[in-house]
Amino acid sequence: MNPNKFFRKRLISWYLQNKRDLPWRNTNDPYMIWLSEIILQQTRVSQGLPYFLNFIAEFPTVFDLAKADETKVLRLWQGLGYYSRARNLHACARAIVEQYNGKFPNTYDELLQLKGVGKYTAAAIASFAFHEVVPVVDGNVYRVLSRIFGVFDDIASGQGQKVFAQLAAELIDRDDPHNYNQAIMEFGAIHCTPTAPACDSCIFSRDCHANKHSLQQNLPVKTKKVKVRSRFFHYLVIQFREQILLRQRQGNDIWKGLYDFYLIEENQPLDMDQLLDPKRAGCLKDQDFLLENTSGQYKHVLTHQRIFARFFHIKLAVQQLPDLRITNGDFQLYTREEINDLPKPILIDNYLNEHIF
DNA sequence: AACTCGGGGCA
DNA sequence: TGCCCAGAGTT
Repeated sequence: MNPNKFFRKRLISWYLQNKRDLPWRNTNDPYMIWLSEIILQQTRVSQGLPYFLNFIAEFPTVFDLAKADETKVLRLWQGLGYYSRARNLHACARAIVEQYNGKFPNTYDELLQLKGVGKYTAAAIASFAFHEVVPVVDGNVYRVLSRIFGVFDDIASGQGQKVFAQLAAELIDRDDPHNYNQAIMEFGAIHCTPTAPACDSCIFSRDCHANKHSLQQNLPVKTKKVKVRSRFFHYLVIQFREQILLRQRQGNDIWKGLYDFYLIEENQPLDMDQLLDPKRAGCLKDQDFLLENTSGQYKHVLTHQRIFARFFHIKLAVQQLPDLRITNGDFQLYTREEINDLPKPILIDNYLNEHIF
């Protein structure tokens, strides 16, 4: 048996005996498969699974998802991160309904045209739902292939990605692309894991280049280093009677589409006196207000940012909501019940739960 | 090619 | 802490 055939047969055999029972594996419905793949991008199964179940319960078909408001979709996505996935998911559902009559296209090339569907996801849907022979290449595949076959090309470079794509195309089982693709990802997810691969009980222990040379921790090779920047957020939590001012975030920044409070950002932490400076929220000085509470400093860590946030809970002691000038038309007053239904960054949700509700 | 987009879990 | 997770879109 040639090595490639040995590899794929051994891998599929392992998969059929060890695979987890996951809901998107018990269906051929491209809608369910697509939904699971979008959710699982850069997300562990354990984190994405409850979201998948909630989405399926709320939107059993692509028509239900297409009919929903984007705000509701984002609210259901809250806490999962990378919110453009949710916006693209919703836009894609509407495109499927309007341009494809509610039926997903059934080829890799067509799937690739959909919003939020890149090479990996197109290959996943095409192979899982339609058994097209296209290899998936995700983080698991990079790790498994680099270790077993001793591939030292940088997965962060375009050239390296081509090398892995080529190898994956040679290895895929042309008679069973579905199970092969599932198998190699499952193997990477639960056996050939990043920090502590189970090499002692591995079906490839005798053949694996990394195991033979103790290079598990060096593979895959990835040079790209993330630059983390620090940001200092000062949130004015402005309350008028029983309502609080919020706005929906826009533009090219984190949390687009989600709701937060009036934000003053600077490159250093400020106290309340500095926030009341004319060049910041000086107009508040003209109002009757009570600084109800100043929160401690929250440290919110993202992949590429460290956010240091402090919340200043301000109660307006006036009869009518004044023109604060800091609040343009984007801001509105919301009740506690309304706020509960709005999509919010976890940072905001945590603060609300700890200090307001 | 480089950059940006979340949040959680793990050693 | 640093790294990774069923990646994709933009510049």
